[in-house]
This record gives sequence, C-alpha cells and structure tokens, in this order.
Amino acid sequence: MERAIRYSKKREAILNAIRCSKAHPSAEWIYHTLKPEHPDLSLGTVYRNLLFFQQQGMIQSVGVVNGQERFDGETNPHSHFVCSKCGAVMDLDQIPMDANLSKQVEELYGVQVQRHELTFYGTCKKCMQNKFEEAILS
Amino acid sequence: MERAIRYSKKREAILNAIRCSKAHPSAEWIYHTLKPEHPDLSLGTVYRNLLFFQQQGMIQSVGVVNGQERFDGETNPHSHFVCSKCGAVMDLDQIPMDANLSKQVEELYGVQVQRHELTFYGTCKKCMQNKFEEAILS
DNA sequence: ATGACTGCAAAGACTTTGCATCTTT
DNA sequence: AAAGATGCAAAGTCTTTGCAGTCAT
Repeated sequence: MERAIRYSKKREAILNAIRCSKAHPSAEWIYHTLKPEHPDLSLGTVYRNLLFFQQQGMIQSVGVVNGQERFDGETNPHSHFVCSKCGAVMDLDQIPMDANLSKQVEELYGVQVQRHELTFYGTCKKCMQNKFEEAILS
Repeated sequence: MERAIRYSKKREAILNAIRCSKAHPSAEWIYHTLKPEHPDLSLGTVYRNLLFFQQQGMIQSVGVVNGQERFDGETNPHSHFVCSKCGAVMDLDQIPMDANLSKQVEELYGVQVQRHELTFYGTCKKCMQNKFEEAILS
C-alpha cells in the first residue's frame, strides 16, 4: 500500500512561495518569508517539504550556491545564471537547452540521463555597478 | 606588496592528487588518499589548498554532489555527467561546449560571464547494472 | 481512530578558522 | 629572521532526524 498524501496549510504555503518567487529560494529564504504569516513554522518542515516536492518532481534543485541549496519551481528545462558575487540566480529563458544532447550522452557513454543543466557563472548587473562605484571611490 | 607564495610538499601532493585522478575528488577523498604517504596531513590543509588552487585558477569546482564539493584539475571547458545514485562524476570530452553561448548571455542579459557548466544527471553504467540485478533477485 | 504532518531541539555532515608550531626563503 | 604553510581542535553553517504532539481524512 502506498503512503497517503495529506493536505497541509504549510506545505501549500511552501510550494506557493517557491513558485511565486523568481529568486530560486533557499530553505532559509522560504522560512523567513513565510514566518510572518506562519509564526509556528519550523525550518525542519521547510526541509522536509523541499525533499518531498523534489521526490514528487514538483520542484528541482538548481544546485548549491554559497553553501545553500537553491530550488526552482519551474521544472521545464531552461538554463541559469549564477552571480558569483551576490549569489543571485536567474532564469535564462532566451538561451535554449538542446534536448538532443541527453540522447547523445546516453549513446556515447552508455549511461541513462534524467536531465541536464546549463549554468553560467559570472557577475550580475547590480554587482558590476557596485564594482564600478567602488573603483571610482578608491 | 603582494603576498608571497611558498613551496610546500603537501600542497604539491594535493594538486598532484587532483590532477592525476579522474574521479573529480572531494576534500575527504584527497585526505584519505594522501594520508598513507603523509601521515601528518590534516583536513584543514586540504581545504585551505583547495581554496588556494581555485583562487589561482589551477582547479575548478564541479559543484556539490551528495553534500560534498567536488573538484576538477582540468580547467579547459568540458561537460560532466553526475550519477545520482553513487555520486560518480565523469568528464564528457565528446560533448562540445559552445563558447559563443557565454557571449550571447552577456549581450542578452547585461551580465558578465566567467564560465559556464554543462552537466548531465542520471544513472551511470555500473549503477544501472546493479539496478538490473536487484530487479532480478526480487 | 489512523497515520501523515509538524515543532522543537539534538545530532550529523561538511567546511572554516584561530593559534601555536614548523618550514621555506 | 620574517612570513607563509600546517596541525589540531573548536567553532560555524547548513541539513537531517527522533519524538511527542497536532491535524487531515
């Protein structure tokens, strides 16, 4: 018998927070965002639900940025930009992901591919501006 | 005055261990691999040197796999496969990385790109074999 | 009433760091 | 001798987990 899944107010709020944010939230971010509305929310619940949503395929990990795992409520393939300065993560909807690549990898290397990630690392607009201002002031 | 860089036996050994391995080692892996030859090696030193090599551009992080950061001694752009079962990381030398993509991202999004990663996630050959055997036994 | 979900706090895993000591230059 | 590199252990950060209580069905 499969484990039943029940509704929970907090679970709904957590999923909603991820889906409504473009920031690719971390557990901590979700926790602090929801705390005002749900004063008795605990960090453990956030982590447990993040795992749950991942297992259900409802969200995906974008990887670990500055020590914190980041999540994405959009599960359609798309690439990301990560700012190495401030840790911002943004979607790059205009950069296409080649779906055929996965098949090529499977055929060439004899592995089974579930998904692939295309991620760019660098400095975001805001941080470049800050760098510029610092350079002037020094 | 810039900080001087001095030779050290352990630093050399650590870099060598990364460069000679195709496993994309973690700090722990390096530590245990070198411990027999360098009984007084400490994990702190491994971590400090990993940071040092990264800052020097001599190695690169491949990201965090199962909670451990993994490193690559090959800094030329190439894509990776990560096994979600066993955490193995392998180079995909036959899958080309499009160098032009970085420029496109810079122009389209007004950011500054340093590098990009193309990573495939799935199940490696060995783990697929294990799955198969388990299925038969059950 | 059952068992899924949660809060809380403790435990766990990985990484960083301070300080005394040892090494390289 | 000066300052960089290390060992050791403590501290720090993020995440997981056990247990008792709560809530959905």
